[in-house]
Amino acid sequence: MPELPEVEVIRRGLAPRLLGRRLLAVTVGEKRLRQESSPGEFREWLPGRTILEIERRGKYLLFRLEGGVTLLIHLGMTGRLLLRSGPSNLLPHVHLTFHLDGGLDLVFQDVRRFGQALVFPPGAHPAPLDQVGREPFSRQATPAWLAAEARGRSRPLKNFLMDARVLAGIGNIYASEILFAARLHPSTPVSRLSLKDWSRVLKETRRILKAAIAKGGTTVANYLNDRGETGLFQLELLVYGRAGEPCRVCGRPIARMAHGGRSTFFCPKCQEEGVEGR
DNA sequence: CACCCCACCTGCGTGC
DNA sequence: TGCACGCAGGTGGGGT
Repeated sequence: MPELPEVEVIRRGLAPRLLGRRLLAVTVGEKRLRQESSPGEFREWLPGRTILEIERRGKYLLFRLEGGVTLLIHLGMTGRLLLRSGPSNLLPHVHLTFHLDGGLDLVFQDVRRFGQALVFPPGAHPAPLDQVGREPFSRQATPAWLAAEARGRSRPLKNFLMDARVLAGIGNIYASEILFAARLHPSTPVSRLSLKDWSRVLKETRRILKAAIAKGGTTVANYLNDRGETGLFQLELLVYGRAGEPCRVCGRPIARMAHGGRSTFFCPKCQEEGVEGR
């Protein structure tokens, strides 16, 4: 469910309340996540350690603990990290509960279990991060680099934008929104984009992700932040989920098509194929 | 390699 | 009401 903005909102929500707290114990649910350390590994490496830092890489959250231990969390499609001060044993689909000092519980809830929770002992390198590309807000993400990555590639722009190994953090909702803002057709083969096009893609990516973070993320179905609140950016979506509704710019109906089995929403007029955006 | 498809899960809305 | 089907903020393994 969560893309970069939602994960970042959760990180910012958790950090002030978790930094400096000590992990006391971990409760592990019966059903396993797609990628999950064993109960033994959680119990060996987590209890007694203080949370020093919470970082984000793409859609991953990294909890840096005392003694060089790292807890890596990915929320998949329906994962939530809820910070609760009362008993949380009545919540459904809870897979991990991290008990902290001060009576706080950090609860990992995930209906579909596509999420990940992996512990890395001191010195162990979190391998999943090797698959994560550049951060959209980093200086390493430039129009020239995007153009170089796209050189000789034929895949549709939408698929390229969503490829976390290139640019990290963009998922199905924001990919449609970014391409609408950049006035580029989602099916355009990436090798056809000019440097100017890539500049616009990057600019709109940053603008939209930033706006979404400021609005607390997008809630279309499941997403809740660490306090159990929805986001507000769904009110600002211009194309996602709006098939058949009028384009906010030109009034034509928003279209929907599939890329790699995922729905793409776009305006056939504003994002006309072969037409350079402005 | 580059690219595509599908599996991995559960729940919900729709249409018959 | 009941059931089948399609679809849902992601990732990665396997096939072409």
